[in-house]
Amino acid sequence: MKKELTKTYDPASFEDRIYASWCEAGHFTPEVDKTKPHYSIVIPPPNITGQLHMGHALDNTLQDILIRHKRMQGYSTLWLPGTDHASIATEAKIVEAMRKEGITKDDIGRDGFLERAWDWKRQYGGRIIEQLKKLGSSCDWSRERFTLDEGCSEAVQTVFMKLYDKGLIYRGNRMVNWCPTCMTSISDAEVEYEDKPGNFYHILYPVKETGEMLELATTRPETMLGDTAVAINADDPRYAHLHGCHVILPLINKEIPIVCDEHADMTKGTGVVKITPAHDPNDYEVGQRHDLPFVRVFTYDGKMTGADDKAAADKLFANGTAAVGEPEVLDCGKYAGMTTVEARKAILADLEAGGYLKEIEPLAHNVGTCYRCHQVIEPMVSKQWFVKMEPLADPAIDTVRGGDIKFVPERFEKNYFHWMENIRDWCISRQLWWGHRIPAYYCDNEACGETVVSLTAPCKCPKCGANMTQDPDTLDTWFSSALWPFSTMGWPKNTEDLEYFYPTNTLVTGYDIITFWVSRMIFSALEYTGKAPFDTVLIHGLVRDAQGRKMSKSLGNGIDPLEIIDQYGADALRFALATGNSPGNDMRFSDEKIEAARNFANKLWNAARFVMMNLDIEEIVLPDAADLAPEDKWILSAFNACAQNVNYNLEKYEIGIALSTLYDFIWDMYCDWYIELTKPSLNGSDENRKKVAQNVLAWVLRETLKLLHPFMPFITEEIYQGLPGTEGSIMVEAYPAACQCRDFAEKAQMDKVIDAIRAIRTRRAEMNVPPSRKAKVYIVSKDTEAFAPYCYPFFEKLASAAEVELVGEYTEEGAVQIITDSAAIYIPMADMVDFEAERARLTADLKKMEGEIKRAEGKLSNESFVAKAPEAVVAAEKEKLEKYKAQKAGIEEALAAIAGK
RNA sequence: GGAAGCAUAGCUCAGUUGGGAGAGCAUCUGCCUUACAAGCAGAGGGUCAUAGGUUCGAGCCCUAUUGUUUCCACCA
Repeated sequence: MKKELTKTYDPASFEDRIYASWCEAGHFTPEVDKTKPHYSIVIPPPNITGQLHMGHALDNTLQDILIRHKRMQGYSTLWLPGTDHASIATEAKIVEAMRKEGITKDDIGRDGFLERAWDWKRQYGGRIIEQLKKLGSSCDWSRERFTLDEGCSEAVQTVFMKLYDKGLIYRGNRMVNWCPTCMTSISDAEVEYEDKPGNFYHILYPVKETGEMLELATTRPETMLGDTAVAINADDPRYAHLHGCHVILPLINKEIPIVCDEHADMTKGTGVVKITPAHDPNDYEVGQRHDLPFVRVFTYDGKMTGADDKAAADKLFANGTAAVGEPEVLDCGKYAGMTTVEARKAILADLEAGGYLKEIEPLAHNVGTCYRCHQVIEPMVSKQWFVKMEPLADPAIDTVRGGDIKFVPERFEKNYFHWMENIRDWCISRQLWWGHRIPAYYCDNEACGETVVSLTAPCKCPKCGANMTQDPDTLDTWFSSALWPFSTMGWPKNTEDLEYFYPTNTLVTGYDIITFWVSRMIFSALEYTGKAPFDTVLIHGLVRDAQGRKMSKSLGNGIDPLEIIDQYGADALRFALATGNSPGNDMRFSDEKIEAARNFANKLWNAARFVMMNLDIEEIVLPDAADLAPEDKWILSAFNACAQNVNYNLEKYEIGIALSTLYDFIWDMYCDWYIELTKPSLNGSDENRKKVAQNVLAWVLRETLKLLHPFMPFITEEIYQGLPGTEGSIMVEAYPAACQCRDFAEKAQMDKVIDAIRAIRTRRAEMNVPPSRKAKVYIVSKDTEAFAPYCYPFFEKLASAAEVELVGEYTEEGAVQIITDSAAIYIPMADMVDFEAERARLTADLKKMEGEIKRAEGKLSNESFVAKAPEAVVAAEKEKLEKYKAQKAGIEEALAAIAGK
């Protein structure tokens, strides 16, 4: 005996239990069976520092829907989970925790720090995984990976070596984005630009040769100590006389040249621009073009450089080990040690005192900030490792252009192309400890300067025999994420998984990390595996709050998915996120949405409860067509259409449409109509009919649960297991497909009956007749099959009919008249009839009908319409015209009947 | 500066290849009709941003305009 369902839908009472049962049964772990088609997804690995947020919830709901659908379709299905070590974020967290204890990184050293980091990972790294499980994610946990685990590390080191050998990785002094707070370089992609109010400071630099004051404008006066030139445009007539002259840098009285460079824009400011090659990307390029000295004036923690800094750098130059492009360092004297903010104030004050500050003009400008800590980044020349991108980008562009990878929706391809086509070299070294350490070793003998890149530490320098020291830096987190689709499958080893599940099929992610991650996976996969890492990139939008704002910590408007799950259940959350969501579009999350989702779950729950209460069968068997009643055929046909629609839309990644189709079918068709239509049978005395109805009810419910399972896995499983004859889990049942055998012509008959019932209800409601007041219903229709006696109970049950009779014609006076396409209906309720109102209504209807007829006739008499429109459209139009004519005749008859009343 | 998205009922949003505009919520009316009031039955409510164009036919395709959001680049 199957257990009964509880009286109300209470997801908390079964979700965890069901999830555990799936794990126990091993349904998440696929068979590696080469005779079967495979379908695989790798999870976008959440950061170990992270807590599940709505973005994860959406991303993983979508993946789980796709995975469960394919699994039920018989694919060997792998959803490979894991987490990302998130170097900057994690390191910042641990440093912060240490700070509270009064410890710094230097206090405990690299090994001590890493020990702490791994401890932290062991303690908190699994948290988000547990949260993903609450959501119902059917990941294969036996294959869970971590971007910093042994296998991933091997992949990372291997890739680094290969690229180095190919000359695609190089080390050099370049302009990088430096975050003084995180104390590391970051890549261009990691810089976020924010509009911030600022000032345009107009400063006067005296010209040595002419004595005149040259006015220039800058937003960052504190960099002026590092100026090594000022630039003017060669074509600028205002300054033609200054070609070849010099200016004296105020405050430090340093002579620097005036150079002509295209970077100086005649239309901006005064047309004169100061050049600080070590602290501005554009100036860097000007500096290279004119071979200017690079003078660094900021320390790596965002202060003005001093005597010690200068001494350290000078030593490199003195013994000849300074690399090409290495910046000199300035002793900023009285400004040394000041933060850049303090220095700006002090320098401005001194400029003003010296008469060099002409004007301060307010100016809003975009400032680069660190995407992790949101502090202003400092452009800085520094020695870093880079990936040479151009040779890698070309195949990555071709593979998308050639259609081997397609984005859904397609428009994001433009984004991708734009980024790839304008790509710059990727700065991959980070001055952090938590991450993949760069496998490069430098000879301790400064005069030798040998660099070795190797998987294992070389004992001695191969060139001079001295000891070697490993590069202290680690790699950008995204460098390891870029390898995720194949490093997780065992690459560089040629494993069974790699052979079978790679390349993966669908990658599901938000549009915000296409550049960070998706594009890097594509070029990495092509370079190392020779294959595109996936065939489809499904892009979703952001989950915003009810007002449409981005959810953020600072706004405090984040909604915690775990609280939602506690309150409404994981299925409701999944429904709320998936329904009406179309690819690439942002969505809002609100109380209303989650309540509607929960209500739907409750509706389904109660429908199932009703069905089960009425079942006395041991097994669900779909009866032969000959035994089916019209309403059975009607619901089976509707189910068929629904199944077809759901499959079609899932294949197209239109998950929102697929789900709302199911919603409509379940609520409107199954609950509001079919269940109601079966009640007379279930309560009737015809045992055969009762059995048929029970079986159809249960069969459609069971198959609908299967259709819905990928979207709402828990409730469907719970109900499924309560149905007679079910064994095992719904998640490994076959996904229903449409079948012609269930498409019955008789559904049209039922539609006529339903139309008639609706029309009666509407009329009664308009006249405010309570359902308790029953009345006899006379039907006049040529369609004796549709309105045969079998349907009378439907009118009694659903249209408050006391009795129903199909008559040839109805001539009694004082009846309410209702005209549908296929029938004229008369309800003798003389006391309810207001003839004036009745006439007005019928006249209005008549007018409307005449209008419709005119429209249809007009269309059909349009020769080009008939000639050019598809046949089906023309036929449909003709059919409509016939219907309208029939209805018009009915209305005229009705009007005649009450004429003179 | 370059590119893209969005603009549809009071609100939030769907709307498949072009063939008479839909849902949820909200509002109004009537119902505790034995699965469900987290419900049932009805009703009202839209010049599909504006202006052109293509087409027999446009919410959908094209062009321009307006509003709005986002991405990329630059901003000395």
